[in-house]
Amino acid sequence: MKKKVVVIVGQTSTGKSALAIRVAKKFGGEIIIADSRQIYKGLDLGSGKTTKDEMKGVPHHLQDIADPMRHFSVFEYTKLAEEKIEEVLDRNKLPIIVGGTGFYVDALTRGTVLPRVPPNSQLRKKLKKKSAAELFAELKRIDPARAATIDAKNKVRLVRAIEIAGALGWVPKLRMGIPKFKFVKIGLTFPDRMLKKRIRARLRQRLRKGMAVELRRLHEEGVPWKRFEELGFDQRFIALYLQGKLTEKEIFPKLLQKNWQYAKRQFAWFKRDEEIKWFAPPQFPKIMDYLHEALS
RNA sequence: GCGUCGGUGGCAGAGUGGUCAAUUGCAAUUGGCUGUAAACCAAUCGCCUUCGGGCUACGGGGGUUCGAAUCCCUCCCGGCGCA
Repeated sequence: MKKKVVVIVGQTSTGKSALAIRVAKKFGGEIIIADSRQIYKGLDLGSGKTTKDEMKGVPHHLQDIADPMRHFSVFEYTKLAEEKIEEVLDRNKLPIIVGGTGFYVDALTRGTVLPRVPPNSQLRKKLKKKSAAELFAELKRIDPARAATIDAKNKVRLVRAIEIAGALGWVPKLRMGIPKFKFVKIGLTFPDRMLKKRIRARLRQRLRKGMAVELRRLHEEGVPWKRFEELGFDQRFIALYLQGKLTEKEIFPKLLQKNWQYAKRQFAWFKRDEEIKWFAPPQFPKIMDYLHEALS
């Protein structure tokens, strides 16, 4: 029988981390982060990381594992996460995957087999200059099968497809492998009104705690402003503020808007996964009952 | 008060007699997603519709014209200059 792994997903500000810690306490678990920003060192308030204090002694894995200057990828993530799951299971503990990055969660829990082709920055730079139509034509030439299903207007995807095709000769069909574990997925969400309120409160708190100070320090340590644009919407707009391109008055509404847009995109992603058992609003006792049942 | 520039869809901002329900960007809504995923892409975005079309709209009112967001008059509002 496959070992069970709990997965907690949901939008930003729904209380995933806090829930995970309580679940870990109750079932003897360890937490494995599934968040494309929290993997970066130094991006604490910026990515809404759980603090050492809040962790209450529960081990958290895959947090702070990458330098903010380098690009992390899903491929690396799935590899590391699987290793961690095994490790935790070996310790006879319950692995709890927690995060809001749907792509990471899916890649991990659906056993997606991703082609092993690392990014080729030189090639990307070259391809970036071409138009979507040109890129599409090029892909069609090297791999008509992939061209048939790809979004012909999405340059990012086209570049990656060409990159893979260039290395392997073609783009392997995405295979949904058989997951190695039995994932028990739960999703946290709130009605729009409530979620907006929570996002606002959380954002306020993060700003008050010094999200901008944190980013200024990161910049002083050598992270160029340009890189902030890639590190996420909060960091992008705060960087603009730190450079004087956005006033203090403009920043909050802008961040609020971006966070809300993000929350919606997150839900759009997660709701397609029929394995997720949703809790809206998330009520601790109900979730615990559900987990007791699912894990026994 | 005189002069001058301007008032366009949620916002910014094009258009300056017909092809304009009105370019574009943002926002909003929905959908997608094969190693950047907090990224990236797409559709919709005045009202009604039997999807043919119909109706109301570019500050208010009036006029010119076959036809006006676009020209003229007048009123209201804002910026700037002079008093």
